[in-house]
Amino acid sequence: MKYETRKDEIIQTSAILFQKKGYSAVTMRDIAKAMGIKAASLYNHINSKQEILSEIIISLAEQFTEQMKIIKTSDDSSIDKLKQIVALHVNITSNNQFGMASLNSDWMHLENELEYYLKLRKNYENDFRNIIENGIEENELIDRNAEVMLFSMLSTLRSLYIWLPKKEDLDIQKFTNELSLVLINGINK
Amino acid sequence: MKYETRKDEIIQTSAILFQKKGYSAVTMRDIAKAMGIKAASLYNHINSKQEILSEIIISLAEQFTEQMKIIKTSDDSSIDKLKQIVALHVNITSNNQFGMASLNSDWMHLENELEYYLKLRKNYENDFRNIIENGIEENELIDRNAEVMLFSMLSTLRSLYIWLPKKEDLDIQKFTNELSLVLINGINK
DNA sequence: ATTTTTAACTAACACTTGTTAGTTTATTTG
DNA sequence: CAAATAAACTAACAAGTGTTAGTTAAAAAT
Repeated sequence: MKYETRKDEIIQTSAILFQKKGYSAVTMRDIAKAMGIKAASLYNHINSKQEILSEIIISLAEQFTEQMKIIKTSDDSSIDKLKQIVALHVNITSNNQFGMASLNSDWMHLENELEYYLKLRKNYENDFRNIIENGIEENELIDRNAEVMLFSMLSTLRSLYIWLPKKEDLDIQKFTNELSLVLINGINK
Repeated sequence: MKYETRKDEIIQTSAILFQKKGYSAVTMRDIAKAMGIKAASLYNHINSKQEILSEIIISLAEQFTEQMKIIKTSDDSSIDKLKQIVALHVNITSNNQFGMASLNSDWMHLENELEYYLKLRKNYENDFRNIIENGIEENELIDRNAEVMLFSMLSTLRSLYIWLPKKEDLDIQKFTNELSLVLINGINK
């Protein structure tokens, strides 16, 4: 069986549609049609359209939070921690291609859980920034604007959902290494 | 006068709203309310909601195309060309904060002009890729996966619209230099 | 074998959507 | 001053929105 529950199937089908047109442009009738049923039948499994969105986004955001906790409390070097963050993004994104699109494009349509999501995101960014700042203090990273470094890395990692699907025959491990090298060492000879 | 024409005011007001909630979630009544008039009055100045979106996106896409043509035909070094691309993105984004959000998030809602937009984007990416590949051939850039380099730089540059507004008191020139350094030389010591 | 549960259905609701038609009022032009 | 234009208005449209109520048929549990 491809899906654990019917609810799960609705959520994953919705993620595919949300990724194409965005949350607001996808109707309950669109979702139902993609599953071969009528819109009203969806409500046997979910309570609202909003619930679908929050199931997609919050579960992903919590995965990032959980893994970041492990990375930041390890005693690896700052560079190793950054490499682990790259791997974290590549892994989650390659396993949740469509959901990551929703997380990046539709988070502002969260209602009840918007504040919670923003808290998770802010904490994640703060942890990321701390790792960079520690790397600078300990002379592992070049002494430049930490904010610009954070912005550059995080922008690239958050865009993975756009690029990963285009590389169907991709060796994830290899890609992670290549990306880490470019992000950390740049492209200059 | 802040706006050249009333149509221009509608477009810029819409861009602000699109950036917050996305094209689909913004109604003509929202736009009208933001301007202090009724929705029907908008149609004295524009032909459709769709026209607003395409005015925002296509004009920006054409600016990028135009400038890229100048950069790619110059005989500067590859690294200099890349720095000029960084400056191009920073400049256009800082002057069109809200429009750039639409370009990045709502391009898929273009109807008549979708194909044209995709053509411009594809050409731009190809030009960008050629500059990187030339830089590798001419030993200016490190001999690594050009696609990963392109992805990394372009992702960061396309995300500028998210980050620039957060730095209100920003020296654009300085920021451009900092960003170029990080993108080209990395963060490793 | 009977009851309960699951998961689909039809029909309809109240509201919102982009847009059009027709009208009014103030400003600009001849 | 008269005529034309610009730009707002009210009212309404047909279609689409998320969701609810009530029903039905098959599968699972007792």
